[in-house]
Amino acid sequence: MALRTESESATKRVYGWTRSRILDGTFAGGTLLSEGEVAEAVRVSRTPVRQAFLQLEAEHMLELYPKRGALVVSVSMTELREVLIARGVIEPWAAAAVAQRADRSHTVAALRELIVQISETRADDRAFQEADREFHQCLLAAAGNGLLTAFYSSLRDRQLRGGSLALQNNPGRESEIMAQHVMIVDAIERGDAEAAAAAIAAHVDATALELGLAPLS
Amino acid sequence: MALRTESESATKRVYGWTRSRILDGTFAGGTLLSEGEVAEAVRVSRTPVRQAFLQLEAEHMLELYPKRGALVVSVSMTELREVLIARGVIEPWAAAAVAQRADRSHTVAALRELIVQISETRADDRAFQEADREFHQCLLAAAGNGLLTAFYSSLRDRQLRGGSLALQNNPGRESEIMAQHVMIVDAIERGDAEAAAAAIAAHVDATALELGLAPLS
DNA sequence: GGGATCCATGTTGTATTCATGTTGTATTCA
DNA sequence: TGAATACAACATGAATACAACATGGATCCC
Repeated sequence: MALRTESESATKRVYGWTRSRILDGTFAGGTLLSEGEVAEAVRVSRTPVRQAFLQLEAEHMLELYPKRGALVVSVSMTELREVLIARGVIEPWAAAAVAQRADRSHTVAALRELIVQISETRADDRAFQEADREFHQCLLAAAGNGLLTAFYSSLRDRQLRGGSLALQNNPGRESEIMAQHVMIVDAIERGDAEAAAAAIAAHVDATALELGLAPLS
Repeated sequence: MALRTESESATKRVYGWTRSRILDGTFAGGTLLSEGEVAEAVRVSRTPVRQAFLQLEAEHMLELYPKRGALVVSVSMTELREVLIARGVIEPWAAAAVAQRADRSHTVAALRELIVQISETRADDRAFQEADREFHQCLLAAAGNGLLTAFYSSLRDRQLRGGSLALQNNPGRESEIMAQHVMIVDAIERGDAEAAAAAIAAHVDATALELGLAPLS
């Protein structure tokens, strides 16, 4: 097997392959995967597959049962609620932090650009969610705390997995989101930390409502 | 669902062995480990070692350099500051959340018990930090969000690694911490969410100061 | 003497092999 | 007919083998 795969390691390839399939729902929660099965699909031996599985277990996407297989963990409504609560804790802080930065103009410009991009994806639900996530991720990154940014990213991963079940098609929702995003950015731009925090908290609350969750607090 | 096997797998053994040595400073930041080296020390083959290393990389305790080795990541002062900032975001929320729970009396009792336990470890710095951590972890757990609780635990891991360098011996510090803990629990007990949040925020600020960090906000 | 080169050594990345445990099924016996 | 058991198929866990690559130092050439 002297095929020259100079791009990525087999482990990373399997990791990405499996992870994307879990995130996009191809491997739904409750699916039982086996190493050999995935190894054959990706055309590698079981060794890198096992390594990828262990990483995915560390990210709570898989649960490994000895001699049994790897279970794709399903995100319960309870856990989805925890995601939204955690977002409700972190995002208002991030918005307030950015609003108090003297050099926030660049961030504001980037966020406005992302709002435009989001509006261009109205048609595709999937792309819309992706763009929305990028907006929030940009805000977190601007707040300047790598640990919280990384944690936020994992929260959105969970929301992505758990949200697909609960998502109902609400035609007016996109406009509402856009308006809320504008409010958030406006508050940040004028340096009103409290208003920015309140606006994004309301935004998260609305998302929770949209997902069919009970009010967060 | 599935029964846990009594004997630990070699992978978990290596994971725990390496992790504890990173946390207690035996493997200081900047140390370059090799799989074979650890494999020989724990008397297993390289396979479980590699798997353990991958998990530790996912937790940002190691950085794996292809064909080179595994570097024990050192926690910089910048990162230590991020830890304290993140704590300052999460802990006030947790205190406020617990203060608003109707069934908080059990938690209050547990926290008061932990305060007593902390006072009994004044002599041993190491045990003191452990006990302090348990106090805060208990508070987080009582807030009822597993995701934030797990994230908090990872924050304390980082603080443990980064804090040992910066820790200066301040004889009055223990009493100060105790008093702050009491203030937090008192506020929670009487259901004063705002006071509880403020008290724990001040507590975290004081910790940051103690670690030689610039004021958090 | 200085710089480029070659190779010895060490390390990881992956495959393969062996060992062990679990589950479902078929068979046998009461 | 029903239940207990033997067994085959399949899964993971770990060890070993081997290939690819990076590094450091000795060596060679100028």
